[in-house]
Amino acid sequence: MEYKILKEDGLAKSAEVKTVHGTVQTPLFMNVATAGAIKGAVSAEDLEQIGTQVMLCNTYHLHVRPGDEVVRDMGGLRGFTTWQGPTLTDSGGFQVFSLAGLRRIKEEGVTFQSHVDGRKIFMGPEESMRIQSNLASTFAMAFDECPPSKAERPYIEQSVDRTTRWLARCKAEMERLNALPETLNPEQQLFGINQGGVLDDVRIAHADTISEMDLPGYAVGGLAVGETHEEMYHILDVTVPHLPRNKPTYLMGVGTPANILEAVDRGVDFFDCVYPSRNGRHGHVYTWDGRMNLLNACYERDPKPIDEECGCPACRRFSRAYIRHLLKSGEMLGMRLCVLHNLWFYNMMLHNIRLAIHEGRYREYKKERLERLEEGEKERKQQQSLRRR
RNA sequence: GGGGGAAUUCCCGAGUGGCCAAAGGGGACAGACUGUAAAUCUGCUGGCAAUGCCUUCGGUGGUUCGAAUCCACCUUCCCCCA
Repeated sequence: MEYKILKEDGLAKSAEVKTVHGTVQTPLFMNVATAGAIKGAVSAEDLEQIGTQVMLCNTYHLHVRPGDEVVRDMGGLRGFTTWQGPTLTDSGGFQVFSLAGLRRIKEEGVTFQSHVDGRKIFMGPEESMRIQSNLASTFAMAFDECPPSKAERPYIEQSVDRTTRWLARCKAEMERLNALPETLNPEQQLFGINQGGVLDDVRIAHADTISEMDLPGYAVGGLAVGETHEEMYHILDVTVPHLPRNKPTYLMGVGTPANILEAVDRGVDFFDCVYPSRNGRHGHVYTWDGRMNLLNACYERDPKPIDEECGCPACRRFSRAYIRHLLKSGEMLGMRLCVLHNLWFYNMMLHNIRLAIHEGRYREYKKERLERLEEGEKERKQQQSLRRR
């Protein structure tokens, strides 16, 4: 992998990332395909149409079903899903957080109760690396613990230390796997993950420690899990400068358009989030004038496309009224169109962010976009309160 | 023509004397969702000057301190026999 910064504008950076699966430009938004597909009936072919650069899949979910060995035998994620571009696999670390009721954490690793059939699954750093090696993604994530941001300091400190020890084990195992002759992608790149809740000193110390481990990329994890936006931006302010600038900087699981605009300005250049797909499935669509709930009665006879500035497959052809009808009737097409629109919007947003950085006007661009978003949100809130009367 | 049954709030449907503005479901309306246990979940659904009052359970009249619930008649619908 080769990571080359093409342009810097303040702390914002735009880089070119050459991988064995193709070259991508940052800042970029990875489209989340947890179980090997974007939920909402979106295929690899669709991703090619909507400007996707990286597809993100999940280690835990693919391990549970269909099994990572099935994916390996089908040629890894590329062979299985037919998506030929770069892929990133999340390690299962987030499931340590989201499946809290179904797991037990120990030094060795985590025991999950499968959410599919209830059987016991053990996953530690080595298991996660082996699974990701079978999935043969371009980028593999370290197996970490993602604690709730409101956890107490002693717990966070203990958890972060364990995440550091796990990272060393991940690195060793990844090196071992990449050297095996049967490995599908011997160039698999391991990214470390910074943790520490909203505690500045823990975040910084951890960032310094993992930076010394000389990994190909670094992520900030454990954010957008309950803390305020201000807290999140603050953590980025203090943490990102302690991660190598000449490597990918990935803010995991974030976020809203405003979150991304702010994080880019703090040096982040990889993103992913379930918002565009999940909200799309639930009928919420993104525009620069704020988010719109197409299920609302006010769109019943609205002949306009979702977004008049948009060139996505939904906006090129269909009215809000029609898509609303599809959603109301439970037609799969309604969801699909909304998801396609949202992913297009996100991919296009990141495209425009790159453009603004290259033209050295990122700050103005961000300000203008945030103001427009805020105005749109204000209007939406007003309409909401009007509707309630 | 004879016999039997049913009518409930937007819809279906529970309720057979007070705890009933009335279960449950559907629909409608609205909200939530940030490395996806999420095509999910939550709220709301007679009116109002609203810790209370008013109108509502096919219609009219009655019994009772009190009726969606009991009685009489009427209307409409369904079923069986001819």
